[in-house]
Amino acid sequence: MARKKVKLAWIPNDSARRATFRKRRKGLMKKLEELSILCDVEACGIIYGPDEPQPEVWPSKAGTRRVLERFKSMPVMEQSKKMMDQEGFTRHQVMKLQDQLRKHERENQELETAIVMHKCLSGEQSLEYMNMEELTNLAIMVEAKLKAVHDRIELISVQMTSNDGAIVVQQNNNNNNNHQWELATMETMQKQQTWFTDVINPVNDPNVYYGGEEAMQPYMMSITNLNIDPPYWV
Amino acid sequence: MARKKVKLAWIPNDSARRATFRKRRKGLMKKLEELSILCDVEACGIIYGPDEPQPEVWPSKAGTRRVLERFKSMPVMEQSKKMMDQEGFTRHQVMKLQDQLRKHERENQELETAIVMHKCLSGEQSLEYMNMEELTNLAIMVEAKLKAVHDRIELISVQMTSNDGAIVVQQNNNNNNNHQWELATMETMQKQQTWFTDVINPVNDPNVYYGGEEAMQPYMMSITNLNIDPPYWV
DNA sequence: ATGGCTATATATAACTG
DNA sequence: TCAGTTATATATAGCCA
Repeated sequence: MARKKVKLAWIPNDSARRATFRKRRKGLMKKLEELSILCDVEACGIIYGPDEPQPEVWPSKAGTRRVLERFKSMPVMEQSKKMMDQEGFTRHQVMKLQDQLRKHERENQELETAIVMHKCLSGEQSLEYMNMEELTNLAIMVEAKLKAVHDRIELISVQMTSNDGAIVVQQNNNNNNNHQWELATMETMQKQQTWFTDVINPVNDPNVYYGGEEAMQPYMMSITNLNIDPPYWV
Repeated sequence: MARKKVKLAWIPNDSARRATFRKRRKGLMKKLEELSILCDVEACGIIYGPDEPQPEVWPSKAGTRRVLERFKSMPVMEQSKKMMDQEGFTRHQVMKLQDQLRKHERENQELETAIVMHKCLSGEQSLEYMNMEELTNLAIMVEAKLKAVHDRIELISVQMTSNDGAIVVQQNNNNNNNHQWELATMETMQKQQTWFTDVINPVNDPNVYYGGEEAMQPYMMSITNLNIDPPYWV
């Protein structure tokens, strides 16, 4: 936008286009950063360069446009009684599709968070560069998993009122942290019922207090594996 | 950037910040569109507004990070025979989740394309500003629908070998366009079997050649409604 | 809050080395 | 191809209705 007003159209000249691309992408990213700083909003921009593997999957630009122009030229339906007219039908379809899409998007977010969680667990990913939203989602998922652990523990505690000496679960109440981990030794753990197909992990986090009346080996349940298929357990 | 040089920092004033946000987001999106048109690159920008349901659901930034640092500090499992160790398990889980995610992403793309298609049909959306990938996807979907139409027609043609004079489908062979539309009059159409619950649309596109031996009213099948629930038909 | 308006700050097209 | 320069086109901050 200088020296000449460029018309908004593909730049045929190859080097000119690449030059423009570099300049404008830089400017765009700068503005994006400014916006996020000025208004403190979460934002991201994704711009695939022409070099990156572009899905050149299909016909010519002209052919594609032609097929679609025809599509566009379709007129709206004529009305007909006892039947939904095309416009109403289309609206209905769009809403249905959008519902499905929203549902999938929710599910995808959960999947992505779960992937991150597992990667964090295996040490494959660091938390350093995650943004606020990702961290929040991850935290929510962790909280949910923790709650599931608690609920499971609760159930077990109730079921084990007739203690035969092999009980492995004890509530830890002497800490105001809401998320105390429930503990058990590996040995006794392995004698337990199948509700304990949940993974039991050793932990060495000094921030976690391992309460209990007897000297127990510090094992804790993994919060990652509550809803997954057997037979994966340790 | 006008009237005064603003320093690059968070804008404390509430309404000023929101105004700036609206203006700049709009400008950013415009530039993004320009870039994708000028250079024909795939690009997208994501900007969460401050108003949009930002999951402020949870504690402070610090608190969130703390929970997650703990998570990060979890050590890798010790090995155990007969059981998958945690790292292997985690890798397995990650792969499973990523498979699900990829599947969902494919499905989402199809859904999005279908939405665009329906919106184009109802005139709610123009093709003008769709980028190459969207157009390509849409074209692929249109082609698939057309093929489905053709297959259906083929079947019907075969089934109607004993022509009673009411046949409504004729192959149009005198045009080298691969996607000739099959034609029928509204009157005869309505007498047809239920394979024709597909929508029949009037069309006025001069580029489409309506062949046929008799003077038929130019109706054509909609390519949008082959896979959808009855009783939507015209 | 929203939609102009105008003066300026920025971005950038064309050019140069 | 790239970096720097310059003249213009755009974006937008502060105001007003």
